[in-house]
Amino acid sequence: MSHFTPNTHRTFTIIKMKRSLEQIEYKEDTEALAKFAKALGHPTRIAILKHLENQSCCFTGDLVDVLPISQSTVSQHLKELKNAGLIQGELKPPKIKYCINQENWKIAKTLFQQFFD
Amino acid sequence: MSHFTPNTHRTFTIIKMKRSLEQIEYKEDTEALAKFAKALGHPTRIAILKHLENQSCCFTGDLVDVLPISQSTVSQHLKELKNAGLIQGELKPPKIKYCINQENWKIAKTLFQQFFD
DNA sequence: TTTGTTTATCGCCAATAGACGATTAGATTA
DNA sequence: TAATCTAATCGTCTATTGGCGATAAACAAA
Repeated sequence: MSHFTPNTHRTFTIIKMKRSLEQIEYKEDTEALAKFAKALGHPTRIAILKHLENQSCCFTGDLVDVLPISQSTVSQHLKELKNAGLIQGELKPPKIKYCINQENWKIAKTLFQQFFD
Repeated sequence: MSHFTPNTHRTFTIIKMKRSLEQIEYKEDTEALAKFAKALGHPTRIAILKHLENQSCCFTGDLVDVLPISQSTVSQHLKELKNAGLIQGELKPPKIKYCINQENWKIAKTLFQQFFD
């Protein structure tokens, strides 16, 4: 798969984290919540998502302008958010428009709500 | 400070993450949310907090019995949750009773709620 | 075809995270 | 005092994270 094919319609799947030689297993909801939380566990990624919430969508370049880090680092954070299923990319050559993945956003929201009662 | 003095009345403070040689700065709420999320970003820690929510409180040993990992690893995860301000320990010699830190729990809950709209 | 624009990937590095067994250290009890 | 119980810390190891500059790749336009 080319790096220029940003999984526009990728669906969210739970891939258990590697933690030890013998896999340690937890309930699916626990894994899912931890995965979302991990993706949110960096200020840059929070900032990206807040920006996407405001603008509804934006290009990578916009984020690079706003954030105090390099283009390659922004790209890495976008990749992590994409892998976690929280955002999705839409090809608008030569740019890529990133948006919140509403479907998974709802799932994450629900998981956090349930978790905090 | 002894390892047996588990910061029973420790209050939650934001300590910015080290990320680069030149510090990268974000808004305080962004940092705080990322810090909470990072603490939640591991299934073991989610499991611990869920257990504490059910039992309201419990001893380290109870968690060691329930979780598929060693005592030392459990202790490390407890330390991280304590540093993030999500739990607190109460001395019940020779045991330590851990509970949710309700004050900071509310703060975290609010931050996540606001974040998800 | 070549050039320009945009963004992902690569390679590198330092720091952090996560696991474990072994040890240490409070506190209680014998 | 000595033995016991509990839980934190230490030391070690491997894997992951997060940063950067440089490069490569996709596409548009000249």
